[in-house]
Amino acid sequence: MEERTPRRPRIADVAREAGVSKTAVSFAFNSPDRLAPDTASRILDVADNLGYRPHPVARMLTQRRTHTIGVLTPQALSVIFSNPFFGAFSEGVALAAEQEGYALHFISPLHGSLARAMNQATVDGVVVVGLSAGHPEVEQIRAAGVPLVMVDSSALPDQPGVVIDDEGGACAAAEHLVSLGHRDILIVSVEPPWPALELEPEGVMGRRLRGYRRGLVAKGIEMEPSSVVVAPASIEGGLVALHRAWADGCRPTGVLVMSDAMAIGVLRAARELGLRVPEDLSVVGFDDIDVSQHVNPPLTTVHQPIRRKGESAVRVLLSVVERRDRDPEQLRLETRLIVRASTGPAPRRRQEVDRVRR
Amino acid sequence: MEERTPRRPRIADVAREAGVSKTAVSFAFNSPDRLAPDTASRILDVADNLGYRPHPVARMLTQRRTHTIGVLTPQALSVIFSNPFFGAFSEGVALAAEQEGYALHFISPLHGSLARAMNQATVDGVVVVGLSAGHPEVEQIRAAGVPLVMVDSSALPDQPGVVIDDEGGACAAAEHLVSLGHRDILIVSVEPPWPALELEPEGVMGRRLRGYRRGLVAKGIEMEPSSVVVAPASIEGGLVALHRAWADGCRPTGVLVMSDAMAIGVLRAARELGLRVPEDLSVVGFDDIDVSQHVNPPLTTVHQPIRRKGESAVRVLLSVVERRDRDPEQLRLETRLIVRASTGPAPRRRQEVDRVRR
DNA sequence: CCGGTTTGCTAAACCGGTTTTGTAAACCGG
DNA sequence: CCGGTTTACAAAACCGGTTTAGCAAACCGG
Repeated sequence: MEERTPRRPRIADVAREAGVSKTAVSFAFNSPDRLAPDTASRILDVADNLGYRPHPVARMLTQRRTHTIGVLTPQALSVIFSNPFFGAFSEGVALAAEQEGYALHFISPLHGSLARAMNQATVDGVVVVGLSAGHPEVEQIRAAGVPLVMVDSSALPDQPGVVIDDEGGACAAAEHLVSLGHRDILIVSVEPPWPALELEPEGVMGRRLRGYRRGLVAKGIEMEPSSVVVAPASIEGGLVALHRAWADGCRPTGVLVMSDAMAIGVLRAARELGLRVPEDLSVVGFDDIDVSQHVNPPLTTVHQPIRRKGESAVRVLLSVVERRDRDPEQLRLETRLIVRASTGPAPRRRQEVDRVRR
Repeated sequence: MEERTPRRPRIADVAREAGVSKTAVSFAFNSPDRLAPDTASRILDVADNLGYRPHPVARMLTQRRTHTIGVLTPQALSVIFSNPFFGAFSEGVALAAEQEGYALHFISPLHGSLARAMNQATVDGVVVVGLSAGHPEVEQIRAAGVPLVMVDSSALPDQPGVVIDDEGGACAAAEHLVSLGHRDILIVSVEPPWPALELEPEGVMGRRLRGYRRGLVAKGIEMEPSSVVVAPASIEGGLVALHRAWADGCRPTGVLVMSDAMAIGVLRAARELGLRVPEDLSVVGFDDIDVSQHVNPPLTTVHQPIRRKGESAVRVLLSVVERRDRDPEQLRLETRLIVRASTGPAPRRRQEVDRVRR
């Protein structure tokens, strides 16, 4: 009973105990049909009551497969996970990964360095989200020979990727407001995570902004720089965005918000300002996250298939990981406007006031 | 330029190219001070333009450390990630993990088997959430010698764990309603993920139920089995729960809901039934997730420090992983009732009606 | 100038498996 | 009964690193 150092049993221990070679033990686990049936079961028995299980790392090393896919984000996970959008996306990723028998590994900057984090990540492939194709880290991953799929980034033509029709959705949102008679429209955009990324016309927010502009201009409304405010992509962010705009004298009748989380904050701010939605203020979100249909009033928003986006990303990735790759696939999913109760006809009074102000 | 099979460069390639031994290359990366400065930098240069980076799996094998911690849940990740509670929890986990230099690996049943998933997970330790201590899988992990910390489970005394004061919080919630004059109270509980778990008095929901009962009984109100309904732990779940209870003739003036997500569904259902909150119906949630303060009306709920729970779990885990372990730590975090606008005095009329009904 | 320590690097063992190659015995058709 | 195939397992090489033991040259105090 005096067991010193209960070291993890190794394959050699099982082999010795069962009176066979390491090879036989390996076979017993991986291809039992190459052994006589009773030998195989005897080995498995011995292994079992020795408490042996093959060391996963050693196994990875020889098989050159980890059966794990990575999800890489430039932001800290501690900010990412609170984002309902990311939750839904991960859900899709997880669904596909589970079906294909892969585990999930989240990769975020380690001590500030994405490269360092990537270097100790043991994955067969990476889903890159929230990073532009030209980013140096992305290039480095490619160079390291790790298969990757870019999400929400207009990737290089030879790179697999999954995007949605941001511009079309945003355009529909803008047209919706205008057709309800709104003329004074505030746009609430997402503050880039790093100041450096400020002007990235190819990014998600850039595409959405272009869509808004197209929708407005088509109806003869000019989009002025002063009518675009930015804030963090959170409920709080939306809350302060509207308050700040209001304090700056901005008096919109409609708000186009680039994410539902922020839109919920805008809804809240409107309540705090004594504005009724949609009678005094119409609000349109973007993403169609789960809560959006349950807030009060239910949020008009641009739906995008978030879960499906995650799922598709994994499938595209695995098709190249498992060498089933024909050419790198480039998926583009649709968006569509969902009209709920947070938008309505522009208030008459406000329009008159504005006319007077001019 | 004709590069056949651009095989990943190995340490031996670098060694040959630089005219040194493998050992030297290893030193250059891991303990440069053991080499002459110029030798080290020369080796690093060669490595760099060969595009060499140490193979993370091989490195794990020798160092017997993966610098990864696992988060293990019995449910599929594809259902877990949509849960705002889990999002916030993961946020805490991620925060601590990032600070300590660990990556995150999510472990969920692979092809239906948690054990299988666990077997190919390369982690230094596991945060177990949503599983009771007696669960066979947990025992198996322990047997495999992988350090673990149990969250939300009254663990065995020699196991590290993090719990919150579910019972106290629930009790406070119940007392709150009663002190507002409510006598007809509906309890909405979480449907156990597997039917088998039905009666687990030691589970989270069991503890909360005990708390509710204690709070009610203290004020002389008996909790009847018929006043407890169960549904999935989601917005949808809460929505159908109230509708169903209503259809069954249940006419509460107050609802105690075991999760905020469900409470949001209950709020929605109330609106659909034409009930004003809190004038006709008071609703109390549990968890205090982020959106709860932003819904309309802001939700009265039992706050628990979700992020801190995740953080603490990781710290406790790492203290045993890194052998800084004194005795296994057992943390217990506090809860507290947050009164917002979804609760108010019990309606007079309802009470009278009820009196008549009896 | 000499014995002992330090410096700078290498050869070999090792981490814990899988896979390739090899081989004795059993089987088998003619 | 004999040469060739199949069966059942073993020996050794390998995956790609790290770590230990060791060794020659440089250094160093007396």
